[in-house]
Amino acid sequence: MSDRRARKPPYSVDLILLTAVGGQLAVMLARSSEGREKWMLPWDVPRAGETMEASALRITKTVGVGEPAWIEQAGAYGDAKRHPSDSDVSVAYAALVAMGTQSPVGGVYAWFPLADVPLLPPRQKQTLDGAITVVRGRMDQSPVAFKLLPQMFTLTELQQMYELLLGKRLHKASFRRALQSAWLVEPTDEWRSEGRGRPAQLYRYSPRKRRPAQRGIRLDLLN
Amino acid sequence: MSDRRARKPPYSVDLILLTAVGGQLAVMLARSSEGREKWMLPWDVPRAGETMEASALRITKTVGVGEPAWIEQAGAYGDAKRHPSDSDVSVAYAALVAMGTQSPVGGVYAWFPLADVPLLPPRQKQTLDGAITVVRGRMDQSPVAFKLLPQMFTLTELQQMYELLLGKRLHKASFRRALQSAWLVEPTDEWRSEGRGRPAQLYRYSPRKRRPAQRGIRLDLLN
DNA sequence: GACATTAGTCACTAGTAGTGACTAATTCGG
DNA sequence: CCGAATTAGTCACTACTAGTGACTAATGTC
Repeated sequence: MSDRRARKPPYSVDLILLTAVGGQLAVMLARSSEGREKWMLPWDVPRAGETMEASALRITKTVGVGEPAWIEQAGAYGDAKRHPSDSDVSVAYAALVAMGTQSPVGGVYAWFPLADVPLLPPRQKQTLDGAITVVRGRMDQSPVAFKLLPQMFTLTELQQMYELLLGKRLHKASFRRALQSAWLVEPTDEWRSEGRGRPAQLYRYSPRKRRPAQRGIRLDLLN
Repeated sequence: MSDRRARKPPYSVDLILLTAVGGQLAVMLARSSEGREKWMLPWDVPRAGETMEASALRITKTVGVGEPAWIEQAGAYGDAKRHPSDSDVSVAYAALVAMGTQSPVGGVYAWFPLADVPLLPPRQKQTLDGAITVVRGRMDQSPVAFKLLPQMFTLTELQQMYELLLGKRLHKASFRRALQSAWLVEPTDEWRSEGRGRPAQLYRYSPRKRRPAQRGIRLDLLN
């Protein structure tokens, strides 16, 4: 958001930076320099010779969370009325960082659970909703859930992350069976005791090359 | 592609118009006014006050195929070097029309089976590949296959369309069982005799509201 | 040491997909 | 006219996969 007073930029890049906070998806917002309690998605205009994704990554650095664990373009928006930049089109990038990541630039950037997101500039509200949809839709093809977790995690934490993203409860035994046949995780020899109850073994994400399984024709879930 | 000599436009809209021709996916290309045998994706720059999707739909009209059966944004591209327009960013729209649709503007526009696509401007090649991926990926969530078929079709035709999009053979009985439990088609009382063999009943796409089925956790197909 | 709590596994059941073979309705060649 | 070839449509059996509740294991709490 460096040269907001410069002449009309060719396009802008909006960053939808997501993490998990207290069992909720949360998005990083930036305090607007205009109104005191106005917030917006972090954004900027590209620098000369910079690719769009490079711009998005640069914004994550500005925000102070470093390299995101996952990033993907999440659409271009040009129809809604007002965007903080004066550009005709904004390219959205959705990015994920592990839960627990804090922005060092505390007064300016803050996580907002999705339920508590304040009013955003019109185009950005649409952009945010679209990015959430993209991330949720990528779950089947991309290890999205793992990118929201720290490097080592318990299977219960992983299951809760899936439940959060899917918006429904999963059965423990079914979840673990599916996980096992997908060869996605590998146990470590560390355990974590979370107060009461039996300690849980820690796992790490470690996908193995496998048969190109994919059986079934998923005509359901269409409709 | 109207004002290609005007001053630098804010962005351009590329259209990836797809159909099925002879058991192959095919894309509509436009003959370049420069070199004789140079082809490119149909594109244009937006008019004042026009939304991006409206621009894309206007391009389909220019091409002469009318309203597409399906259209969806398929990414924004800005990093590759040359695009016919001078814009910094191109927004891609993937659109489908029923097989058999011909463009009345014959000398300028033509279908190219994906295997025979000629060399395109660098950014457009990338755009095309991305759009194909988007369409294939939407199959589970959107009735993509139906949009490539005429309003009435035989179940064998529908199965062949799925086989084309999935790139693999399907078993007849399994396919029909899946189709039945998805409540997506409805039989008409018409039949079509295709030369030899028993005539096939014609069906139409007619999705019914259903239980939010979606069982299973698809952790496979990740990897 | 009994109990609550959480992790991890098992075995049974129900449902879904893969498969080949079967019947049905037509054209084609004699 | 009749039988073979061809394509549509269905069935029944098998194999696998997911849903489920109950079980064992290991810890903290009283």
